[in-house]
Amino acid sequence: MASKLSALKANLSPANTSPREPELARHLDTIIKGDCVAAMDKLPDASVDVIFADPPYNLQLGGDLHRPDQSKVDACDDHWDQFDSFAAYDAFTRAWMLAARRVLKPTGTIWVIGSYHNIFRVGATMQDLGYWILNDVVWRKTNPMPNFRGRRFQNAHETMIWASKNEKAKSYTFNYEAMKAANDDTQMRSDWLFPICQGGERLKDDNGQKVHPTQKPEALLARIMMASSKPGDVVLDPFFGTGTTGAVAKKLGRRFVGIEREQAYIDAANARMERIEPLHSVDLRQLMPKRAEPRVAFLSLLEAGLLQPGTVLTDAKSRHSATVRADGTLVAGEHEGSIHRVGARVQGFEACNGWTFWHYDNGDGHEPIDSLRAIIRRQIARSGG
Amino acid sequence: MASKLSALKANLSPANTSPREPELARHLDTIIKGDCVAAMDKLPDASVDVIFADPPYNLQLGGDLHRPDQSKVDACDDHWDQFDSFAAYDAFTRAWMLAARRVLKPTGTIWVIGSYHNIFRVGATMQDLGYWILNDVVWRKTNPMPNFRGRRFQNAHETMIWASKNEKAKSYTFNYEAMKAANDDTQMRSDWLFPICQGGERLKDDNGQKVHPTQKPEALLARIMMASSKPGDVVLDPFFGTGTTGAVAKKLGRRFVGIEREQAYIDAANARMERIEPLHSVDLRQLMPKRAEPRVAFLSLLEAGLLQPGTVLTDAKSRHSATVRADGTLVAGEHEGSIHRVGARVQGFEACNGWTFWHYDNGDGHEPIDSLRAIIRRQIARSGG
DNA sequence: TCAGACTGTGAATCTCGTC
DNA sequence: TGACGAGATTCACAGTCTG
Repeated sequence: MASKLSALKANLSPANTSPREPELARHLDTIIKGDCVAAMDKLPDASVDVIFADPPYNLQLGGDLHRPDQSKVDACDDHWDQFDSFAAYDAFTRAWMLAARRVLKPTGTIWVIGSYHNIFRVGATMQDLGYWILNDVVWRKTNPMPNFRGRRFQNAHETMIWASKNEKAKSYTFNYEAMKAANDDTQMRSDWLFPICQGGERLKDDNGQKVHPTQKPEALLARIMMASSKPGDVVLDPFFGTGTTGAVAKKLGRRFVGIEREQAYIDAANARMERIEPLHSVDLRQLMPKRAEPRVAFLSLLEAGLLQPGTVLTDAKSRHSATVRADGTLVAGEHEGSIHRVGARVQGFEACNGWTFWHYDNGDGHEPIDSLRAIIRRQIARSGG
Repeated sequence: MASKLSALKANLSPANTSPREPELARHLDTIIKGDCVAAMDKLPDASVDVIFADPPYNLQLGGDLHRPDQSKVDACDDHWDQFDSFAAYDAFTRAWMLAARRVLKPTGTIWVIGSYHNIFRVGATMQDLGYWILNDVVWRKTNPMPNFRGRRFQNAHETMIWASKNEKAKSYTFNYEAMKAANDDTQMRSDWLFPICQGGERLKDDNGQKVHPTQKPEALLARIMMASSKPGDVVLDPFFGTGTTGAVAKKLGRRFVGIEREQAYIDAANARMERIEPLHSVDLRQLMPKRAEPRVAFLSLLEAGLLQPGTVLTDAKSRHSATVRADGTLVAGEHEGSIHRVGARVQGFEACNGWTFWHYDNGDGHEPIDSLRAIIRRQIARSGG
């Protein structure tokens, strides 16, 4: 954590004379007004941790959706007319997705939300550009609008695509343990249930009209950020609208960069974010993933006197046993090596977590040697890492 | 209804000498062996009422995957699921979708099921070809396979696209009232909950191995047919597999045309359908899965604003306390984790029900957080579990 | 006979740092 | 960049075995 914070400070310090970082710092926690592709082109390569994008579905909404040559296809065949507008939407999608991919860190991920009108085109374009889909996540609405004509199913969900920068980018941020702990100790699923944005959270103008047609609920953004970012991370939203992403980022101790074309939305978003109170940093501390905990050598247990050479370890059901040697290896019959290797070999497996497999006799029964590792780790924590 | 039935009879009568109908009649309630495009080319224009298609998903799997207990996951690595590139998959999709569109009646609709690996490409291709998407429907699995490495959300759903032949085709079959009646007199939503196919329904060979890697549950097909077809309608399945579509069609008084390349699947499907007894009447409500009390994420309480990060929870007698963090975990001294885990640790127990153990201050005294869970559950009940 | 323990399994794009 | 090895990782059911 300390190193992360200092790295962040270095990143944002005006004393840092690298040409890239100040460029990002200048835009942190602000809204860039303008076209999202042009705005993203101002940001450095690999500079943001998470992108959340809620692109327009409606072809009429975007001035950038017009085909460059304005050519007219045979209007008597609606099929080709349709294809033409799909092609324009695809070009638009491709353009902003390319710009977004450049500014995304290798450890970063992107979220894109859409409905059946656009999400299939968006997803296909993402795959074409090399994004690697991690999940599609369904936002199930507790209170969707009914289908008035009774000619379809009630459209009760929207789809989000969560993707990393490419297939090789494996070390993206995902707070798996926290999600699981927060979900009754079972894995968080790909279908999430939230109410639509309404009530006090929904921004209204002086006439009581909603300011933005598709304002997303803060709860949705909160789960996204809690799942895929760390405190201090930078979240980019190229279709900022009325700033749900910024509001949640501020509340949850993340930084944001917003991009928006409409001044009315920008004004509403700035006023909204002004009212947000950030949470206390202590409440933002996240569950430490097992993978991030300090490594402990099995030999340390011997050196600390927690185990002695010659001790016999067994598995939980005492079906296998192995003897501890002074060099921190185990031996079991013809098998010898690390706790993991011997654990795997005695079972005939390829792999095994020796820390949880092997047990020792604590005088009152068998206990996994992982509990001895925990003792070492507490010593490390007390001595400040 | 009477006119529909008489029209159907006329259609199927050998006395009807139109060149088209006998061509279809010859294939009714049979499986055509071979490539699906070649087989569909044998069928007349505008001759089928519903198409259900479960095309290859083009999974791109790496090496083997093992469960935490080191057992190997039986992957879907069949040759028919392998494609060289997205372009190859798109060409394949385009070819069968074009053939399917020709044989579909103007009043007909098509259902295509897929996962995030392929569904975006499939949906974009459908739009390009002029299909008009009516809904995307999410099949939420009650019992999906977990994510074994803890690097993604549990992939707990698949997506179906429901589309008519083109934008102008407004008089497609949709049994809105029947769906509504079956769903406690509220509109049927676009997210459906069903278990995966297992138990007695799952076809096994003599060795107890599953016959087909991706057999779909009959309940899913039953809802599709009850929603979008009438008795006597013809349902085409170009990727018939082990014949779930045929089995459900027979059970529900629909006709089917199956297309399948693999003889082993054809044999299994024919034997299966032989065993099916048509139903005399169908009570759709019996097809609505009953769900136990849904699991609620503690995180949902924060997202709903019922609790705030930083809130201090106590046990009933205020002997223990813990602070709520933004990620939905608790922290109490050196203990951190889920409400259950921290509840157990502060008491020195192995296990604890955090929902009843932890209390919050409701302004008028202490109340278990379980009462907040009840609020969330009421929302969940409204959206079908 | 029954309750509980134990085993098996499903469309899966499933690690990461170091040398 | 690839090989190596430490070490992290599962939910809901169905079916079988055991006491």
